[in-house]
Parts: sequence; structure tokens; C-alpha cells
Amino acid sequence: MDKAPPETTNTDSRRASHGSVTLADVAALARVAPITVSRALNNPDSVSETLRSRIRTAVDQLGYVPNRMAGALASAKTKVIPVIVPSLSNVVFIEVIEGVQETLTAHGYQLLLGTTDYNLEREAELVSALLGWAPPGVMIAGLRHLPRTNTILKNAGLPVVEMMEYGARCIDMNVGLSHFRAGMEMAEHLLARGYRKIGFVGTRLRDDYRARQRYDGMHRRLLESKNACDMLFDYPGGGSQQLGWNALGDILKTNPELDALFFANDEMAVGAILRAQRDGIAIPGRIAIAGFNGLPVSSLVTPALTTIISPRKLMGHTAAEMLLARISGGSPAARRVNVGLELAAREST
Amino acid sequence: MDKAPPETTNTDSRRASHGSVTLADVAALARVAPITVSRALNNPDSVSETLRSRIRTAVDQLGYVPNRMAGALASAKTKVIPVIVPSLSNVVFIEVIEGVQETLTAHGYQLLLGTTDYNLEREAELVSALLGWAPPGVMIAGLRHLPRTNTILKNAGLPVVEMMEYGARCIDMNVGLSHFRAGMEMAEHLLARGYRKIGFVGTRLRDDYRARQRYDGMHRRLLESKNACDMLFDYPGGGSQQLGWNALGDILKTNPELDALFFANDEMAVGAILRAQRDGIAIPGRIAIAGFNGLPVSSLVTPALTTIISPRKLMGHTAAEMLLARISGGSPAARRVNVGLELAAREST
DNA sequence: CTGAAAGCGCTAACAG
DNA sequence: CTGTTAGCGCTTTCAG
Repeated sequence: MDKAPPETTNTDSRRASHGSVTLADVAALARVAPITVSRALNNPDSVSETLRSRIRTAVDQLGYVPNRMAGALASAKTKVIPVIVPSLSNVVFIEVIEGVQETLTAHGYQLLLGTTDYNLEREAELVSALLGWAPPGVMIAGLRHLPRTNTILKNAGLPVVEMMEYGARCIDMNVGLSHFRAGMEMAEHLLARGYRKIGFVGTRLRDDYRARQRYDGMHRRLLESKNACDMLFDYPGGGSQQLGWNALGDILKTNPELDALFFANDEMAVGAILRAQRDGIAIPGRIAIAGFNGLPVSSLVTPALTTIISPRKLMGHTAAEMLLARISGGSPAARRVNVGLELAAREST
Repeated sequence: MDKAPPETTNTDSRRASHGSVTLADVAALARVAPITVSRALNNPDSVSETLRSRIRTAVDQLGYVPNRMAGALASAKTKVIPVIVPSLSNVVFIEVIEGVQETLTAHGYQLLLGTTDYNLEREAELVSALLGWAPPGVMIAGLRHLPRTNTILKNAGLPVVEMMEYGARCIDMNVGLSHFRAGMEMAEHLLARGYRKIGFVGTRLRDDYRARQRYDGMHRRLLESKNACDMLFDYPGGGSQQLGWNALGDILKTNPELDALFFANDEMAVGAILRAQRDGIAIPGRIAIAGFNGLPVSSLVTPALTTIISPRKLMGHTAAEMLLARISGGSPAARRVNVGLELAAREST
């Protein structure tokens, strides 16, 4: 005879190795058909109150955890969405991911994270690997991919959002901002304040083409102006702030004629400002400094950093919402969204 | 009569929304048995060169992407590992995740990200939800969970690594550092430098118990010393740097007697230093400032920030390696690893 | 509202 | 080295 455990002792019967408890076990305990358990779990309203509660009890008692693989295989549906970004060392991606994550989990979806390290080959592999999980949609950073990647994604025939940058052609949906435009606006601003010899400072620009687009935008705008010129500095990767710190020293020595520096991101720019502080270099007197992103710290340094504020979290939210809209059959308000940007003119220029 | 859909072939695309190409299709094209394709893909050496290349061709031609659900269901094995952290707004977690990610992908594993927002209930739900994916192991931040969570995890009988903090009892494996110890060391340092009235400044300390452990450690050490005392400041959440900035102003007004401030993290401490700079408050003259984490920026501000350096990425790497060791049947060098910490005494104290 | 049958796409066993 | 036979645990038909 089996001893009926008191309800206070909810220690499970056998050694549950992992998904040892199956739907069938629950069904047996509740004396219903497996399918009824399935329904009670996925669509409670379709099961009578009586059975539902009997099933709930059995579930709790056994500590049943549905096997998602089986469910997904049978229904060809998952609630896991791959999110592919170049790297996690850049705050920007983090904040976008955060936004995505918030929206996704609020709707019961999970986030499968992939990073490419700015390598398009790796991106392609990642995409097809993640597609193997039969996701209901895909979120990916950037508009530029290998042709192969585009093909795979298009053929997959599922909702895809490309994030971070805004552009004319996208695979399916697009949320971002125009980096070229950002560069132009900063150039405009710097020109207006009287700067003429401007350096653009970035890292791994071959990979980080969005930063390069900002340079291109700046370059274009400067070309339109007489007697303005620019100079491009491309450093190898490394800690952004330290890099900005180093760059300021180097550039001031090698190119003393420059009167302004537009950094690829706020972290570098802040590094430069901290260096200037330490060395007593006047900003913007000796040289002006500008950044990109609008990180909170940008307004805390002295002098406060002129930068371009990008709505990163909003981007993540919007992108996720658009994807979810498409997933649930509807169509998003728009297929392409330019989240815009805002130039914050502060003391450093 | 109901309209019968034109039965073209059974490989048609009623809803070929994703990889409608299956293993069987590849097998048919290559004129081999499905299992051979499976082997060619998962264990190439077990298939003759001839068939292997014929299969490869078929795979490419069809653009076959293996259905991971099916594979996972059949083999009861996945290569997706859940990583559960409180939040993404804290750099610390990001860097640990980065370390984990690097090691995991290097071994062909993928990372399923979950965030709890410091909510243990949510953590419990997350754990059981993610367990539904039958992962080969689990990585989770922290040593404190709901009893329920511990039970689930233990019953799951799979490798588990608890990260971030080092402590006596863990579910399975543990990689981290002693936050209590960190607090003691900082107290030691501050006392040695002659500070006696020390404030600890944190946010959401009820949730962030690791920060509170640092406070406890500091408190303990100060108790041992005559005429030393401390004060605890707990602010509601928000941007760390801004918070440190605000806190410095507030505290200087409300508690002018304090001679040192130990912030819960470097970001807050940096915010305070930037504020001091802006307002011309002498550091450490008027008040000393210390942080925790050892972010790169800590050595860039003026005065350079005294802090405790934690090996975050190393933690991620180590944790992932230990997990993988267990997953592949072996056992890690140690079940519990204290990654240690290093106090960097700099100008701010 | 509930149930019985029939797979989803792949891989573990065993054969040959 | 290659193939055959059974399922993995769940959900989809389609009946009652």
C-alpha cells in the first residue's frame, strides 16, 4: 500500500531527473485525457471548472513543468525570440535589449540572445542557427547583412525587425535613426559655433559602419562649407573611455590645428573630457568635444558634453511592439519607424 | 462537399512559414536514409566521404535548417543555457553575461536570457519556465532564492552555477566573491586613512542584498573600532550616476559631519565625484569617496576613485567553464570558486 | 465540453 | 558504414 503523503509534505514522489513528469502523468493523476490537461493549461476557458481544478492540483502535486520542445514541435510555435546584436560592450545595445526584453516578457515571450562581434559571417550563421528554433520572429541590429543572411531571413517568411539604424530598404520592418543625419546635424552645430577643423574619432570603424555613417554625414556637411575640413581617426578596439582619454592626448600632439573633436560615442568623449580635466586642457577653449548617444553621464561631466541623444530604450520597445503586432497576425502602425534624434548643445562645444 | 485543397505533393507549403524543408527531404534528394543525414550533420566522421558530400550538396541546395525542437525532443538534449540575472541596467551583470556568452558560444552553446528585476517571485517563475526547455544546465545570479526555487533547481538534477557572490551553501556550484568581505576591506582602508564617520550610499537595498552585505561588512568592521560610526543611505532606484550626483549634495547638507562616503557602486561614486568637481567640493579634503566594482572610468576621474575591483568577466568565464565541465560529464576543478577582489586605493580617499 | 487517434521532425537503439 | 524501427511529449485534427 502506498502511503498518502500529508498535503504539507509536497516532496515529489520519485527522483525527478528533469522533465520526468509528463503531461500523461498529470492526466493519469487527474483521471482525464492528456489533451484535457493540455487544454486546461493553454486555454483554461475551454475546460470545465471541475476538471480544471482537479488538473491544477495534479500539476502542483507533481511539480509538472511542460516540455516546451514537445509543445513547440507539435504546434510549430515558440515564444522565444532571437535578438541579434553586434556586442554587449556597447551600452547602446544593452539599452535596446533592455527595452526589447521589457516588452517581450510583458507579453510572455522570451529572449534568445546572440552576439556577432560585428562579424557578418558569424551573423549569418547565428541567424540560421537561431531559425532552427522556429521562432515566431527575429530581431536583429543593423540594416547591412550578407546577401545570404537577407535571403534566409526573407525565405523564412516571418516577421523581422531590423533595429538601430533607419534606412530605405529593410527585410521586413525597421526601427532606428539615421546616423548619416546625426553626423550632418553635429557638423551643422559645430560649424555654427565657429569650428572649422574637425576630427572624427572612432574605433573599429570598418566594422562599426553606423559610426562611419555619422562620419560620412559630418563629412558631407563640411564639404558644403568653405574652409572647413575634417580628419578621420580610427583606433583599434578597447575600452571606450580609456580610448577617448588616450586619443585626446595623441591628437592634440599630432594635430594641434584641430579645433573640435566629434567622438563616435559618449563614452569616448567623456574619457576625453576627463583627460582634459586632469591635464588642465581647456574645453572648449583649446578644443571642443562632442559625443553621440546622450548617456546620462554626458550631462554630469564638466564641461557638460554636447551630444546627440538617441532614444535607445524607446527603440527597443517600439521594435518589440512592432514584431509582436505582426506575430499576432495584425500589422504594426508602420513598417518603418524613424525614432529621431535630438542634439543637446552643451558646454563642451 | 467541402473544398478539398489541391493535393499537389505532401511537401507542399500549406504554411511553409519557416524551414519547411525537413531532414526527410534532404534524405530523399541525397537518396539515403534520414538517419544518415542526421549522422552526417551531427557526427560527420561516422559517414563515408561519398555520402557526406552528396548530403552536403542536398542540404545546401534545399537550404535545410535543422529543426532544433525535434532534435532536442528526440535526444533530450539542448545547447541552450538559461542565464538569469536581476537586471541589465547594472554594468556588472552585463560584463558577467559577456564572459558567459564568450565561453558558451565558443563551445557551441546558446544563451537564453532572463531578468528578474530583483524579484524573487519572478525568479522562481522564470526558473521553472526556462527549465521547460530542458536545458543542460542553468546559470543564475545570487545565492538567495525562494525555497521553491531551490527545490525546483535541486530536483531538476542538472548542473547549476550560482554567480556573483561567494558563500557557504549553494545549490550545486558557486562562483563569486564575498561582498561582506569587500565591505570589511573598504572599512579597513577608510579607517587606516583616518576616516571615522562613514556613510554608505546605495539604492534599492532591500532588493540588492549584495550591496547590503557590503554595508554589513563595513558596519561590522567599524563596530570593532572605537569612535567610528556609520550611516546608511538608501535611495530609490534610478540612474546610478545621477543618483550619486544628487546624493552628494543632499548628504553634505543633511549630514555635514560625515567624512567619507562608500557608494554601492562605481557609477554612483563617479556621479558624486563629478558633482564635487562641478561644485568645487574638495575630495578627499572635504569628504572622501569610495566605490565598488573597479569600472575603467574609476581611474579616469579626478580625483581617481578608490574602489574595489571585482573580476567580472573572469567570473562569467569561470562560471561557464565550470558548467560546461559538468555538462560534459566531467567535474570542474572545484565546486566553489572565490574569484577574490582587489582594493585599489586611489586619490579619492 | 471531452476524448481518440495521428503525427510534428528528429534521433536512440538495434540490426545488417 | 548504413538502414530499420520506434518513439521523445505534446498538440492537432476529428469525433462524440
